[in-house]
Amino acid sequence: MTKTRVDDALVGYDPSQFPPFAVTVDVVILTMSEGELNVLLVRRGQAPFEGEWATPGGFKRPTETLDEAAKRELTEETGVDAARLLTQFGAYGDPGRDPRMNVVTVAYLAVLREVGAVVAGSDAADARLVPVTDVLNGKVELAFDHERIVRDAITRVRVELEVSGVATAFVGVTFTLAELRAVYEAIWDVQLDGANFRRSIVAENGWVIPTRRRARPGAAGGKPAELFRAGKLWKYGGPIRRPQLNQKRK
Amino acid sequence: MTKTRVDDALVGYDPSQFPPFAVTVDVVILTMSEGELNVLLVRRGQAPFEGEWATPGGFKRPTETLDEAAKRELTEETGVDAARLLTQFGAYGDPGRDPRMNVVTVAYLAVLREVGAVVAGSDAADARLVPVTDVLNGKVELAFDHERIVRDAITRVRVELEVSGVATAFVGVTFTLAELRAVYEAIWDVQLDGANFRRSIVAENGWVIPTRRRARPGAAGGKPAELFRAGKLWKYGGPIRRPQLNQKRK
DNA sequence: TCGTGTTTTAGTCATCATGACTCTTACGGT
DNA sequence: ACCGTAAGAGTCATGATGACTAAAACACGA
Repeated sequence: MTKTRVDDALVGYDPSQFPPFAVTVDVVILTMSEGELNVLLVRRGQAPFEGEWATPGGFKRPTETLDEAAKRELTEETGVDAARLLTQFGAYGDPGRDPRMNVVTVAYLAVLREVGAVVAGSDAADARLVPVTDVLNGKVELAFDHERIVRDAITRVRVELEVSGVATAFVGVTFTLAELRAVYEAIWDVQLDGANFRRSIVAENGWVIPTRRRARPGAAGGKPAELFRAGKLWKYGGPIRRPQLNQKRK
Repeated sequence: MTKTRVDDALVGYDPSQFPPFAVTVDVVILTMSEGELNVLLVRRGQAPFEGEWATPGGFKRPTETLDEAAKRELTEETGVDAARLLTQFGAYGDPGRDPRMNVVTVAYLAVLREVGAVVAGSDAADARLVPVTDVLNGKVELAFDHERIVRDAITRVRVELEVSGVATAFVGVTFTLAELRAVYEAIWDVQLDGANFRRSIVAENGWVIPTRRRARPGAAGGKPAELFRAGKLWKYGGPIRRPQLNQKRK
């Protein structure tokens, strides 16, 4: 039995008497490109961390919500006004994470079908898509604590893929099951059997909607794949589960 | 193909030129009591929202991380220095959520085995455990946007129960499987078959460790239940899955 | 035009997890 | 001693899944 003592001193303080923080939002923009999971990064044009890569972000305005700030940043950075998935996944406030002052940032995950050509503005030295593997293995170093933020974003999207079935957010308006399967394989870093994948996906009624059309086969030939379009998103429990680690690889 | 424009203007601003926010942490402390899921609330002793119930919380200090702030608040409020689960689950920064100034709060979920007697301090008018159902159905109204925060915490613990198997954090050092099952049933609001529950739990090797001892049956009699103690926590995939909605109830 | 290789898609089979259920064991209470 | 109750072992049917085979439908080169 633990005695509980309520430290009331902290309940009624005047907030204006407390040390101020700057509050920012950072958006980890993920997209598929050439079969790989990529993250959109900008190269900083100013100190601190000048010349280093960072996730796009900016300051929250007092008149907007955190979600609105993230949505605004996403639009400003990419021109896209609505991602299929824009989810808050963490807040970061370690002392010294910004050398200038106390900054707490709220991180969002955005999933885009296609980012297209990335152009750098006047203040950012550069902007481009970077394979997430390059970030995870340290090949590309990020400013501030953005590597940790990106790492957490990957973890989040892996879970999100299973519980909400957000995979269709990565592909085009119409897509083949092979394209969709590539999303799962890239994000989960697994190999999925095409036949079993189709069985699971089609079994979930309403998640993908068959169109009458078929895709043209690639240069290697093959039977033309059926084209689908995205149906409803899941609230809980996606169409397929993440394979456990004990499965064999052929 | 979407043209991407990087709005560089936001990359290099001086943080000190931006409107200051107060940053707080709020801790949603959950515990089982009398077969119900309860949340620890304090009654505010000062304006705004004087006399209303709120989750315990306080201001983040510039010298500590967000996690440390949450841990400190938890200790100050309950005297417990380490919960089995202390997880950040959301940040809240809607304009006007605190009428005094701009406040962004980072919310944490804490799970305790036993809170014990709750005593109110000098500044808080009261402090007590409230069944979460009373919060969810609006029977108990909360200050600020704390109802939303508590609601999100419930959602989080429901998921956490499945993916990390955190159920043992709610029970004592040793426990019967009936007690553990009651945790799942209360949080998921489902009925689980005792025999099947045991089969699933024991099948996961190392999650619960049998002691040699047995519990005394309750007043109603019955076979004495085996006593277990908690084994390792899961990183991904708990011992049992949340039942789907299409299952039959008898 | 005719194979050959490739990809999609249908189908089979064994295995395993799970819900529903029955029955035995071991206690408290009368 | 008897009955009610709860724990826990065991059975059965079902459904999901991994592994695999085979047919269908295309591109391409010979």
